[in-house]
Amino acid sequence: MTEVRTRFAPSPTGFMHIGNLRTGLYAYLFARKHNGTFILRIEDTDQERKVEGAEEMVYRTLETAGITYDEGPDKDGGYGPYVQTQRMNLYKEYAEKLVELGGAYYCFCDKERLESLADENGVHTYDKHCRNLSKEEVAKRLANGEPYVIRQKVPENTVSSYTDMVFGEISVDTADIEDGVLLKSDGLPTYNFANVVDDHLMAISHVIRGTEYLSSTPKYNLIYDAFGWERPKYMHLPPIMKDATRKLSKRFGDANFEDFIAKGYLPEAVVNYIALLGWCPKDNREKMTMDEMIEAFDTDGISHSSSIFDEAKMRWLNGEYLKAMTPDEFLKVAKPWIEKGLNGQDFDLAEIANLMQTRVDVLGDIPEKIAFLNEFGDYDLNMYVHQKMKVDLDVAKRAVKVAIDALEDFDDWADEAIKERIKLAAEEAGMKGGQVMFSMRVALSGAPVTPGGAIELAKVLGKEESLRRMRYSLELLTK
RNA sequence: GCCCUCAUGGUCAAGCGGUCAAGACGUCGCCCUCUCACGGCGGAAUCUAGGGUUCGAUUCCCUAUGGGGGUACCA
Repeated sequence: MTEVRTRFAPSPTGFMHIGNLRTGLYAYLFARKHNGTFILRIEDTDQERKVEGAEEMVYRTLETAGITYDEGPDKDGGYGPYVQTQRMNLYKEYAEKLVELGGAYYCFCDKERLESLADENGVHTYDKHCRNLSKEEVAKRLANGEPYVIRQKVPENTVSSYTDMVFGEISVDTADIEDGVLLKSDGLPTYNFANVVDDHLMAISHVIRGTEYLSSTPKYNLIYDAFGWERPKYMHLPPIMKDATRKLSKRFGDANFEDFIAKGYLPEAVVNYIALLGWCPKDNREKMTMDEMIEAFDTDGISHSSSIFDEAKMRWLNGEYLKAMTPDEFLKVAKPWIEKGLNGQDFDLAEIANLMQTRVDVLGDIPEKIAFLNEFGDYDLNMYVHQKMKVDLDVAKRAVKVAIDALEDFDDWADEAIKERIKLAAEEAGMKGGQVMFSMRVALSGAPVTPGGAIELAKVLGKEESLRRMRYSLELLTK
């Protein structure tokens, strides 16, 4: 059995959206699952679309996503170089070799002639004009320094087929395959050619990529055949869409991995979620670690149809990760966000983290949830009116007074103790505990909704600040 | 135009000839409850259409429709 070698070959032309990342993830999972080798190759031949810094972003993204490669630009495994622009001299040599082998030919047609081939739909198909030039003529024109390209010599009257690991048998009549350009007039390869040569030279056993290549793969296979090389196995992946008709787009920065991390998503949750977009493990599990995914990964579970990216579900999954953490772990990841929300105020971070853990799906939600901690002032008294709690302005005024009186000389500032104290005071005042606590909560926060109740807020705010706020609120209620 | 391909609730999806058509997200309702959340319980919601094949089609075949991809000296 030959060694499994897969590769992820992004081109540094922009952001890494989760569709790109997922392709890399699947190639990674497949390699790991089969104790194979996972390779990173940078396909930067399109210098015009190249984006500054995009290559570094690829490394960064893979690193934070926890996708580690065994061979790559900075990890030589003997099959380098791993950056396509550093391999440029190779392709011409192989293209010429292919001409000798009869799988390609020189073409001297100029742009004007090619343009004239367009049909009524504006689609132009090369008419194989130079396919049968004599060796002598080719040599002569080459010697004359005429510009040329090298084209693939696609066999005629046959069908090229292969079996895709997810889509099954794919067959294309060679009549539908153009004699495409392999080597451009500037001596550089087209993607079609570079890809085949690189995959072969890097001994890639399984080519894992998007379905945009599904129907052109027979064409690539013909090149392998012409060289006498062994064809790799193929696994094509359906696209991830932003809605029913549009794919995720790099250009518009859709669903960009790093953006999600910046918004407070956990990398492992994002990776987990995207693994599920287009793949379903046998047992239908949803929350999985990377190791569990490697273990469970199977081509059988890969979907044939495209799927729409749904951030709502990713939020939920992220929340599951957050809730599964220990308080310490959560505090560690939440700390910067809590500090951001506190805006310099000095409160107990662990207490706040405690309140936040079950209340946010994404860490970025924290600052707004705790904004009341540093924004306290005039507020709308109507928020005291609550029918179900049987609280109105009058009740609220009494309740806040009760709470103040109960806590003024109270020093055992712990959750349970404060609660008992308030309940007792409420009873003595002939009120329900809920009435007092509801009013107290509003008096403490000046907010209609808060993460946690009166007791929890009092605990976080501390005695002094709690009393200050309640006194202020009582004044408002008394006006 | 031609070629390849896909089609189960709003979304992700299980299903691979006989099921009351799983599960999850979201949504709605109830319980819990000092607001919000967490948690628990429950509801609504899906096989694109038409032909076949078959005792029986969501499942197999054909066609249509719709979506995606390809058809470049882009990847």
